[in-house]
Amino acid sequence: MTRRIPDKPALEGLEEKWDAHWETEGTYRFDPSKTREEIYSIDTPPPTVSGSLHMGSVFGYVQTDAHARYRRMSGKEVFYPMGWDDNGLPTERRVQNFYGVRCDPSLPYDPDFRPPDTPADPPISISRKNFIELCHGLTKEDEKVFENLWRVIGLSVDWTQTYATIDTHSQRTSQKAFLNNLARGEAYSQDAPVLWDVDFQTAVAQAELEDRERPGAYHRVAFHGPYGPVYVETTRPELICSCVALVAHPDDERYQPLFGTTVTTPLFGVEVPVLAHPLADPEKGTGIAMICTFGDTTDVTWWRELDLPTRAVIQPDGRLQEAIPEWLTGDGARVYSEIAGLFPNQARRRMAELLAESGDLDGEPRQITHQVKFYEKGERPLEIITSRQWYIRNGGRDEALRKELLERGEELRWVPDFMRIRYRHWVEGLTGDWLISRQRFFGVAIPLWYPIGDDGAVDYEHPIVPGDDQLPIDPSSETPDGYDESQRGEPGGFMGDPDIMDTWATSSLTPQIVGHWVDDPDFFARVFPMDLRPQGPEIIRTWLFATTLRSHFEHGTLPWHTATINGWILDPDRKKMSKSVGNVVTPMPLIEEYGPEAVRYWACNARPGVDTAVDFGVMKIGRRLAIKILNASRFALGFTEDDVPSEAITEPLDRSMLAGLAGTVAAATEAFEDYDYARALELAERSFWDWTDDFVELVKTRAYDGGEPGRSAHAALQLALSVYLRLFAPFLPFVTEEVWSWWREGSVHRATWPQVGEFEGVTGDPAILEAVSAVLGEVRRAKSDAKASMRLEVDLVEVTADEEQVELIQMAESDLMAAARARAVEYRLGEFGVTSHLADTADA
RNA sequence: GGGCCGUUAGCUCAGUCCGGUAGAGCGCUCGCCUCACACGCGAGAGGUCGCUGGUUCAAGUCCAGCACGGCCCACCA
Repeated sequence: MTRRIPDKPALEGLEEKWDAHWETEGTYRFDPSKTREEIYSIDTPPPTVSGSLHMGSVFGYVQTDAHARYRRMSGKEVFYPMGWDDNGLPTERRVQNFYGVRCDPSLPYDPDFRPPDTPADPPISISRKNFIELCHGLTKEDEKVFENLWRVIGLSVDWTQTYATIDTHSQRTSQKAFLNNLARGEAYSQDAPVLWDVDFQTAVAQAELEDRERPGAYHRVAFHGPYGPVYVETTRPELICSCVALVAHPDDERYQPLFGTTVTTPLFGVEVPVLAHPLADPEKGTGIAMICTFGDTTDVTWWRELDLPTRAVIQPDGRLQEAIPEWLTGDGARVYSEIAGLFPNQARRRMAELLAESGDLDGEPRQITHQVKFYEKGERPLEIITSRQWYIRNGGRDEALRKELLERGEELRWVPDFMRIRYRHWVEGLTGDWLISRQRFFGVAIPLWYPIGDDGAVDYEHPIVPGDDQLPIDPSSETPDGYDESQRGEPGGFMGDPDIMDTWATSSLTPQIVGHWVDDPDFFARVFPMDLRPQGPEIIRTWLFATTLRSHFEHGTLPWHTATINGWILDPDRKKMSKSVGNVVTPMPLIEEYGPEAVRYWACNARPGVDTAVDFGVMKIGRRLAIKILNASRFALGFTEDDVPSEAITEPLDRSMLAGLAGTVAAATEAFEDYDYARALELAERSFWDWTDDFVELVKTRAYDGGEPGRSAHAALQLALSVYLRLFAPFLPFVTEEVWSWWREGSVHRATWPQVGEFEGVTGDPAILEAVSAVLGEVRRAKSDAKASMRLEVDLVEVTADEEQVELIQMAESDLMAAARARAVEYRLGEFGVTSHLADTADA
């Protein structure tokens, strides 16, 4: 095709132009008719759309996109869908804050409800259905913002293959997988103590915990024993009313006489046994601890292993129950009335006063800071309450399964490799099964009903299971087969499970969701097990582990062959970015200032898995590279209207350059195969700058002069440019596509990745260019030292070199003389050195 | 308490797998409007490779220990 080269090529506007073009051309459209061997499938992380956009979002996705583009150019049909994680608590919270509303499931649906323009204060209570409608509406808006960012930044996803973790297809997949887990005994429900967030009023899973440092105080409290007071140091005196036993280490000589006896609790006078358990730490506090139901997870362990009674007072809302507990009588009941209905921190202060008054508090409470468990999205410490919840087995209570899952972790290819250790430690440290039920609203419902006996008791052990063709279902509004809606909640009738599933219970199925496991087995077989799971390091314990678990149960395989784990993004001062610190850098302003290619360059410049600071300097370099590509391309393509055949490449210098470039192609390809996009970029970049600085300067005169030697240069420039554009295409998709369009049909992103074979018959000795460049460099130095223009003529260049070097330089002598503006070159044998006799300058 | 990653020029980072004369870019200094590019080109200065030992003819690179930073995990009496 005839070349069309703009006079003043520029980067501005390229992203809009090419995004629109790729969309209409279907450049990244997935062809599902290809076979599994021809397909490269990527299990893209669905971003949390209700979260904010930040540089971390861009960072990992761009790195993955570069790899996807490499695979596509390498001949693979790339399956690269995009999803949105809109399901779950982050969306609920955003909707609550955005509109000023709260969900009250007891309210009826109001079909005419419209949210206020500004957040209502105090919040308006609305029905569950109204609330969910708002969630759907707002996530749609958020998804548009994300899609726009991904398009501007040039992700080569197939926009016809999008999904949302709350959409009907995802719900169906999630419910089907859960029911399969249930049928195989991998999912079960039980009534047991769970970690509970009192603000969100939901159970939370081990993977969602985080420890935070909080101030506390040791209260040294006297229990009354047969041989006098027994002192216990506790940070939670408000739970003395829940005390069921004291416990010390079996080998602790101080407490040996007490084992088997009973003591009475201070103020409440409840008689509790003194027991021995190896988990009790003689070094902590006084070495003897009170067991309450429940103050912490150790209490749960003791309670279970020592078979203790349950005396719980903490309610789901976090307060101590109003009613006097049945095990408290007389004075105990009167004391309890002092703390009934309070929050734990209020009750704690009151108890300290009461204990001090009664003389049971020894000394003043001693202030400490200690680690307290929080829900990672929560604001108040977790409590432990007993409730019925659904679990999926994960090896936390089953050594055989744990071993299988550890083996899956070893089987997986990790990039970088050390990330596998995080998985291993997580699986080794699991202490219980995965709690998947949540007492929330915006999520995938647990697809079960329960029969209610004639006595009104709910039979949780024999859930009513929907048929596959009914999925997805909402058991709170749909009726199971064989029942009538009027029987809901009635004796002899049924009830729907009111809970939803943990968001990870759905997003752990992204391979099954995008692969259409539930509705298109043929499609699924073409993409699964998938090739690549790219993700962040912080969700190895959640998303990566849970996806591995579900695939292990459902398919008996790993869900993917390789997992690439990107690094953390730090702010420009190398601090972790966080909203509370206020140092979050958002991508859009940077993209507008430096251009998308610059931001992509920054992301791809970071090594796989390495924590990386936002660096405007690196972005500037990326922008400079993109501009250089435009200008160098204009030069390389400016000599002829049409392509010059490769046979014209006869000059030794041209063949030398191409030999070096062939080496770069081989090395860059190897780096990409190793998932080291950053190395591939570095190789291409270093080669390209050398090319423009030395080779282009050396052949410039010959290229302008024309003739056979000129045609050799034209053909060599053209071939090299074609290779460079393709080497850079994964990183700088817009500028490479722009230049490609000047002289090539079709998209560079569907062009073939450069092959070493393309250089067959046009390569020479790579040492020629190196030798000539070395001499040219010395002449430039001489001119610089003389503070002269590079245009200054040189009367004579005296080159001292060994015989072999001299021969190499002579192969491109005329190019060297033209580039150096030398009238003559002389050679002598010896240690390499160059003496340049500069022409007299006019004023010197 | 356990673990993982990092510590190389003023800054941001390569180089460590496979030991052999310290690299890039930015910034800085000095030049150059050279017909692809002044959003450019050329040149230069700048580092006892966190610390202490060890192995070796030779250590930024291998081994041991330590310090500092970041992250993950751990039963919060």
